[in-house]
Amino acid sequence: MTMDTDDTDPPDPAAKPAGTQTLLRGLTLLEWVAAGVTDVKGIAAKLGTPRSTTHRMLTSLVAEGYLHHIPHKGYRLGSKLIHLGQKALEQRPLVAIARPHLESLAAQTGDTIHLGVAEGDEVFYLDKIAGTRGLEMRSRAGQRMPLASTGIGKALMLGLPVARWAGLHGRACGTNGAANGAGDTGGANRPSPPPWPEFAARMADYAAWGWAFDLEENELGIRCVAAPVRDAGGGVVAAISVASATPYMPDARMRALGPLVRATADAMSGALGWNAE
Amino acid sequence: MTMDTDDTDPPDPAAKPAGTQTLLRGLTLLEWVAAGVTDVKGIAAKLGTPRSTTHRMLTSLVAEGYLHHIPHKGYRLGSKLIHLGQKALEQRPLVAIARPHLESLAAQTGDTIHLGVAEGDEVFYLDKIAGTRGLEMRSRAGQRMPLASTGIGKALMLGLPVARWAGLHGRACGTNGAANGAGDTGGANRPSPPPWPEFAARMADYAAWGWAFDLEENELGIRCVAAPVRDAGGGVVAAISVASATPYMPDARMRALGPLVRATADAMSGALGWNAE
DNA sequence: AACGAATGTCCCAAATAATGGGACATACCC
DNA sequence: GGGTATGTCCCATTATTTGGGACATTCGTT
Repeated sequence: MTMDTDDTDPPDPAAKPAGTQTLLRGLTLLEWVAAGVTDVKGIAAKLGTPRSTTHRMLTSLVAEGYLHHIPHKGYRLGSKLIHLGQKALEQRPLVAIARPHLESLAAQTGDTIHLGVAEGDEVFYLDKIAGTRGLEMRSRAGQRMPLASTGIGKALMLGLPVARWAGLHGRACGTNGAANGAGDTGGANRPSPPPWPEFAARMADYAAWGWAFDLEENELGIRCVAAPVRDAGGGVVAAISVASATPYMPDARMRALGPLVRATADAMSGALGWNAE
Repeated sequence: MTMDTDDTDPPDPAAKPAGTQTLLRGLTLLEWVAAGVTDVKGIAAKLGTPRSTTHRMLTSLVAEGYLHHIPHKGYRLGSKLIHLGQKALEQRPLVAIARPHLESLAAQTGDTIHLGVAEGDEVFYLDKIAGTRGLEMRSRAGQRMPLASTGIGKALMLGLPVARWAGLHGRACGTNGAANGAGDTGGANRPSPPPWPEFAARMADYAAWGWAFDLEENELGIRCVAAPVRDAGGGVVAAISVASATPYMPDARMRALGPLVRATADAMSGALGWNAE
C-alpha cells in the first residue's frame, strides 16, 4: 500500500478514562487523516473499528465539513478545521500562554523578563516580569521600541526577511523618536546600534545560534539575551528576553543564558502548535 | 481581541441525519467555543445538554488538547486544533501550488495578496500574504465573506452560472451576517454592493476582461483587483486578488494591475492543468 | 466575613445511541 | 472481465451515553 506518511504518527496512545468514546474516536480519526491516512480501510485499521462504523463517522464528518471527500481518492481534512485552527490561533492569549514560561525563566535567572511582538517596525511589549536584582528597568508592557535596538527586536527580526534588516537598522539609528506618540521617558541620549557592517555580522551569528544579544545598544548599562517564539506556521510571532544590568551580565553568563532562553522560547513555541521539522 | 460573547454565531442548525450524536455534539461544542462562548453554562445552553453531559465532553476535549482550559476563566480552542488547521491547509494542493505564484505577485506589487475559493454563497480565504505597505488588512485565512462583496468573490462568480448572480448579489446586500460562522469583530456598518443594475453591468465588464475589481464595496478604504483560477476542467476553482488602501490604488493602477493579476491567475491555472481554449 | 453563583467531581440506573456483521450495487484498476 | 475498495442500507444487541443529583471548592460581591 501507499507508504505515504509513515504509520505511527498520531498514535494517541493515551488511556481513555473518559465517557465519550465516540467523540474521541472521531477526533482520533481526524488526526489519522491529518497524518496522511486517506482510505477507509486504512483509517478503520488505525482506529480498530469495523468498516461499517468507520464509514459512518467518516460520512458524518464530511457532512459537517470537518473532512473533505474526493470520491475515489480518499479523505482530506476539511475547511471547518482550517477555520477552527485560525480561531484557535486568535483566541490564544499569547500572554496567558507565555506567563508560566516567563515566570519559570524569571525564577531561574532572577532577571527581568519581557515578552514582545513585532508591530510594524517596532517591538511591542506585551508582558514583563520585574527582576529581583533591585534595580528596576523602566520598560513596561504596552511600550514600543525600534526593532533593531533591542534584544527582543533582534530576535523578532530573525523571523523577518533578511532584506528588511538594513532598513530596520537604519530606522533605529536615525529616528530617535520622530513621530512616536509615546512621550519619551527621559534621557535624550539613547545609544545607537553599531554601524551596519558589524550589526549585520552579529545578526548572522544570532541567526545561527537561535538567540540574540543586546549589548547596551538600547539602554546604557542594560544587556539582554532574547529568543524568538514561533507558531504553528513556523513564523516568528513573538520573542522573549532576559535582561539585567551589565554587572550581572558578564559575557560568560550571556553565553550560558542563550541556550536557556532559547529552550524556553521553544517550549512556548510548542504550546503554540509549532513543530520543529 | 476581546471575544465578545456573541450569540447567534455558529448555530449549525442543521438537521442531524447521522448516527453519531456524540461526535457531532462535541464538534458543535468546539464551534461554540470558537464563537466565543467560554463558560460551561453558556455552552450547555447552546448545546441543549445538561451540565453533567456538557462538562464531561469539555473534560475529554481538554484532555485531548482540543480545548484549553483556563481554570476560572473558561474554555478556549486548544493547540491541537491549530495543528489540524495547519495540516488542513497543507493538504489542500491548491495552496501549495498557489504559493509561489502568490509570492511572485506580492513581490511585484508590494500589496496584500489573497487566495480564496467558493464555498456555498461565500468566499473562503485559503491563503494571504500581507502587503509591505505598512497597513494591515484584518482578513485572514479561514475567513468567510459574501461572494458578491469582495473582489475575489466576484472573480469566483465569473465561473458560476449567470442565473445565480442576482441571488448572490441580494445575499450580500441584505444578509448582514446570517448563519455566518465567523464572529465578526468590528464595525457593523459594512458597505453594500452597488444596486443590482449597476452591479450586473460591472460584472459583465469583468467577465469580458477576465478580472474583477472591488471598489471599497466590502471595506471602506480598500480596493482590489482579482482574477479567477481554473483547473483542467475549465471550471473556476479559486481566485486571487491584490488589495491595498485606496491611496495606493488609483484607477490607473487598477487598470494596469488587471492584466498582471490575470496573467498570474492563468499561470496558476496552467499549473492545474488548464488549457485556454 | 458571609453568601450566592459557577464549577470541578463522582455515582448510578435507565435507555438511548452507537456498534458491527452482512448483503448489495458501484466505480476503478489491471 | 475479475478483483478490490467503497458507498449504502438494515437491524438486533448491548455497550456507551445520558442526565439528575449531591458535594466540595473557588471566586466575586455584598
